[in-house]
Amino acid sequence: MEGRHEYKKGLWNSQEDKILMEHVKQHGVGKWNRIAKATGLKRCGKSCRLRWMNYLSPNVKRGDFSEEEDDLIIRLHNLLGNRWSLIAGRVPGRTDNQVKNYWNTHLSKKLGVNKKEKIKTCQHSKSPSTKSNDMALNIKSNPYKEILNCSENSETRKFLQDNSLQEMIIIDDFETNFLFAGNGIGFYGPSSSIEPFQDYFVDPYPDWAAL
DNA sequence: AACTTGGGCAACCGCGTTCAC
DNA sequence: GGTGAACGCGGTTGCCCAAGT
Repeated sequence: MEGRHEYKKGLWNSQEDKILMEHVKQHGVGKWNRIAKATGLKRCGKSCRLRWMNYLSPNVKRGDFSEEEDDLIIRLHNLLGNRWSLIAGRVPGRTDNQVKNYWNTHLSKKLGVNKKEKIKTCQHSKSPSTKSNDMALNIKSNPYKEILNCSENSETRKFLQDNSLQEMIIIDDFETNFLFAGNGIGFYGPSSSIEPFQDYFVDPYPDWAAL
């Protein structure tokens, strides 16, 4: 239990960074709660994970956001709302925290977005049966599992494929195009050319009980 | 020069989900 | 299947620093 320890809070110093980096180098990422015990570092697991993910990881890109990144974030935010991890997953080298901060401090101002405006989020993330009039995506022989999130014109869903849980994003109004993104696969283009995903079809009247 | 204000961003917190036993 | 631990996410806080007064 983390509560039994006296963990340090606040900014990390270079010595702490060095200890954490050395530990990750030797043991890999994960098991964050064991790091304090193993290294003597007075940081809780959550803090270690955050520091690694947002700053120390070699995958993290530092420096200013480019025009291309701006454009990509704006478009993805328009479609996904405040799903920062999903957005960040499509902006190479950027973390969810970076994207979120950048949005809140730069892009929202640039676009004149009122910070208090809440992104409309789906109320049925656990109750698909309440969504009978909505378009639903059925996957042949790959049962739909659950809706994780939806905003006005997009949804994130889980489904089973080859016995493993996959996640996909479905966006139906990306400037008249269709975006489909799942683990390891992705497609963006006119709705009329979705050949790569012929195994997926949209069912406007799903039988939720059977899913 | 001293103080105040506000922007930027790293880090924390709370909570929901997933995992392991 | 139940439970506690671990993980991951989004919202929020608070520190640092530059600009303004």
